[in-house]
Amino acid sequence: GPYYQTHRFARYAEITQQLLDANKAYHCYCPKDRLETLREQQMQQGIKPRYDGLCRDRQDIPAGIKPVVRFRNPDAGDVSWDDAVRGQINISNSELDDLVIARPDGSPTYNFTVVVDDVDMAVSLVIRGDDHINNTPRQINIYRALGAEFPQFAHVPMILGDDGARLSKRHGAVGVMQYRDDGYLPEALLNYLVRLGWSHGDQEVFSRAEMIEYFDIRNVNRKAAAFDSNKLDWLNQHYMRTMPADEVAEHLRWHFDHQGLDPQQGPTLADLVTVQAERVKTLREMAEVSTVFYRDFDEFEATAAKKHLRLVAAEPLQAIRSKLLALENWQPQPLDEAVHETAAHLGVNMGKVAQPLRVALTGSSVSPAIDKTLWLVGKQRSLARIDLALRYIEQRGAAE
RNA sequence: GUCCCCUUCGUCUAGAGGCCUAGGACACCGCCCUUUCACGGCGGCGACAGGGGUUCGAAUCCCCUAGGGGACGCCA
Repeated sequence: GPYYQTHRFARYAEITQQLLDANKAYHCYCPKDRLETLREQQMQQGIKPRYDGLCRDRQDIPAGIKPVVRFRNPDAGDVSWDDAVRGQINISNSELDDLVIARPDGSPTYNFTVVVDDVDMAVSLVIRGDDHINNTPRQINIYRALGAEFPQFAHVPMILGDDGARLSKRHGAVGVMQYRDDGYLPEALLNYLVRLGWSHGDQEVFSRAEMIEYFDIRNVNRKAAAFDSNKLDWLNQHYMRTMPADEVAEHLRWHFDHQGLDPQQGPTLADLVTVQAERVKTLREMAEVSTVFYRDFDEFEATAAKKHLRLVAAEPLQAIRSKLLALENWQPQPLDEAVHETAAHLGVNMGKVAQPLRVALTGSSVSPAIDKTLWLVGKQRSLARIDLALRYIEQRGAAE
């Protein structure tokens, strides 16, 4: 593979001819407008619209009309199969009609091609959406006409959107790659999807090996399930936190590239992951909130600066600056001690030191724990940014 | 209109006649931890669609009703 149906037209034509020769299919010359009127009449009479078989045993051949080929569906009896998720399903042939298998130009139709393909390729299990349940008896009749065994069928329920509305490839559903773009790990999406309509007791988190070991199509639920992006977020964060950081970092790298961020201009992505994973829901978000570690920011956030970069903050900032300047080992542990010692030395609580420092380092009042923030910003950049903040405080003081 | 299918907390689900005063997870709310934001811990809110049967006993079996979805193409 991949196999293209458009490349197999000769094969479909061959089978169509075979059915024609065996009188299991026939040419139909009914014009479309006749079929439409027929449908309307039947609807009005309160019966299910279906082709009435006018051309079934037609002897005359109308001139100038290119016919379609219809499959001669059995008139009597039931079609039944043991669906792997639905169980026993029976449908009466009286509900079915003679479906078109080839158009006037010879091109085959869906319900016919899938059967030919699956027979040729010895497909043993067909898993598809339950909107195909009604197609199944028609297809089974074709398998039989072809003298082939039909495969096991499994009709899985549709997936609904967050809003409960149907999700499908034809109604604006997102492609899988959208989830990569949005910052979801493959592990999270897979885990989320496997639990939709299926469960293994109370277990929520599954490794791929566990999915393979435990999953059984026969345990899939029959009810359509709504896609819950909150739960996907939760799983995504779970995997960002529990997978090896360098593995997560590789996925994060894609987002850095995508957002035009240079990973070389700051801490290693693995280090970044270890501190940011528990703070964000997606990799995209992680890249977004981490720009401050890779590139300088333009200005302090107004409310944060107003609250924390005041005159009283000058002394703590100067104190922590000299402490940091002398610090050799730029690691979270000693950094944490440095901040604590500074606060203790000044006789103020942690917040008086940490908050101005946080704003100085990131321009914002929200960031990882102060030791981690210092660690990620790095020594040179930290000192420079503290200087910037001190100058800002000075200017502001002068203005007032 | 006709036929087919579905129905447990807001959402994903456990449940295959007594283990159910219906369990778990996400979300939500509260408290604790933390002078940022998160994470974490503890607790709370919250469902068997309705009605009839069957049974000593029903979320589990049967019937009816209601609601929802799908199909009825010379689309896939």
